[in-house]
Formats: sequence, structure tokens, C-alpha cells
Amino acid sequence: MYTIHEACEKTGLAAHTLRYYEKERLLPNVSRSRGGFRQYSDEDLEALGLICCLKNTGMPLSDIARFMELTREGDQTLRERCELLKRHKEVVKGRMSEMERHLEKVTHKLDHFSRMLSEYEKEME
Amino acid sequence: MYTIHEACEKTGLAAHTLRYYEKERLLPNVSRSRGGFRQYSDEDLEALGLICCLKNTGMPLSDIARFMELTREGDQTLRERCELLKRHKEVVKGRMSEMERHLEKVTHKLDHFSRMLSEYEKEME
DNA sequence: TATTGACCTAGAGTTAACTTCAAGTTCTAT
DNA sequence: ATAGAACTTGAAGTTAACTCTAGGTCAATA
Repeated sequence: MYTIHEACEKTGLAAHTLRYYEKERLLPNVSRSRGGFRQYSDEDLEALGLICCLKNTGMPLSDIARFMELTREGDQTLRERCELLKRHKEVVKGRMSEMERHLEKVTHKLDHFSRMLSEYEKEME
Repeated sequence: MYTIHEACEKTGLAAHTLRYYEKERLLPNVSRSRGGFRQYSDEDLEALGLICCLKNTGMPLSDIARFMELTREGDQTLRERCELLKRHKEVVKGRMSEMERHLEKVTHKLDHFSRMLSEYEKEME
């Protein structure tokens, strides 16, 4: 079992954030010591890994909370969870190719500015 | 010259958003009709194109405002603007490859769930 | 035993980027 | 001339995801 501090180190999240995620039902069943301190298990850290993974790919916390609720419901939601992940992957891929397009536009703008710059510098001679 | 409504159509932004951008000094010098209505010129729309381009690639509005301030300062800031755009491009590329890594992790998780699912379904037979 | 540092809670505050509201003004078409 | 649509303003409200505060409790050490 790990303290909240250790869980922070392993996940890269702040302690405030871990408590916030608990309140938001991303990982609501973390066990406690006699004194009321949080104790993270290996499964908790595993779950946090998945949570970060989804968060890092832009899934809103409310959707992650729903996903984790399904997880707690057990194996009979495995199919649904697979579907959700597949759909999420497609969404992320879509966003990435859109970003690619946007980046190309930036490149065009930069080319334009570069040409303007060299004209300007020619004039300055 | 175009009304704010026409500017909305050409940029895909809401009228409220255009006014907000004006207040935030992204494009603060839009001219006005006698009655005080905004009149967007072709250069304004061109500038809005760049603004959207930067926004769509994740540049914060405050940075865009700074960029547009440089633009208003004229050609002697062309070099600086080119540098800024180049740096921005690198930042965006970095984010995209990071996202690629994150997406791979999602793929791994999905594979894991898929394997668990087929085991589960075998048991169910 | 006393101190110190890590942890607890509920609730308030922050940030970015809008979005809505209320109330008034201007433009356009009959 | 007037109805109604489109536009104006400043200010308040919204959302997501934190982040911080205040006032306490718990645990390890001297």
C-alpha cells in the first residue's frame, strides 16, 4: 500500500488532484488507514495509469468517471468498455489529423511571412 | 466592408466571440459605421484567418494578441514574427508526437481489454 | 511529551475562452 | 413613419479542471 505522496510520485499527479479525482468518482473507493489516511493499492495505481492515459488523450473527466464506473461493475461490461476505447481512439485519431491540417496552414502562413521578410530585407539594403 | 454577421460566416466564429476577440486585443482596430456598427475589411478577415489558424493549433489568445500587436507595429517585426511562428510550429509538432505516444498507450490498454474480453467470453460458453 | 510534518475536510478561488443577459441604438423594409 | 431585425455595451454567468485556504487530525521523532 502507498501513501498519497507515493501515489503522486508514481502518477505525476498532485495530491490535491488525486483527492479531486476521488471526489469526481474517477477512483472513489481508495481504502483508508485507521487514522483516515488514503492507502493506494497496486490496482489503484494501475487504474490511475488508465485514467492518465485517457486524460492525456483528451477524454473529459466525466467520461473517464463513467468508464471507471463500468470497470467497477465487472467483467460483464468488458465488451462495452472495448467499444468505448475503440471509439475514443477514432476520436483522437480524427483530432490528430485535423491538427495536421491546421499545422499545414501555419506552415503556409510562415512561408508567406518568410517571403515578405526577404523582400523587406532586400529593400533595406 | 462586411458586417459582423458576414465576418461570422467567413470565419466560423460567433459574433460574441468576434467582439470578445476585439476586447482582448486580438483585432482591436475594426472600423465602425456612422451608427457605431462594426465594418470588417478584407485585411481584417485575412487577419482573422491567421488568428483562427493560431488558435486552432492551440496558441493561447494572449499569445495571439501579442503576435497581432507585432503585426500592427509593421514590417520591422517581420523577423520576430517568423521566429515566433517557427517556434510555435515546433511546439505543435512536439505536442502531436506526444499525443501519438499517448494514443499508443490507449491502444495497448485496448488490446489488454480485448484479450480479457475473449477470455471472458470463452468462460461464458 | 512535545514538536513537526504529512495528511484530512469542505469550501472558496482561479484560469481560459467563451456565452448570456439586459437594456438601449441603428438599420431596413414596408 | 414605424415595426422588427440586427447591432451596441458592460457586466455577469458558465465550464472544465484544477488549485488553494483554513482549520483541523495523525504519525514519527527528540
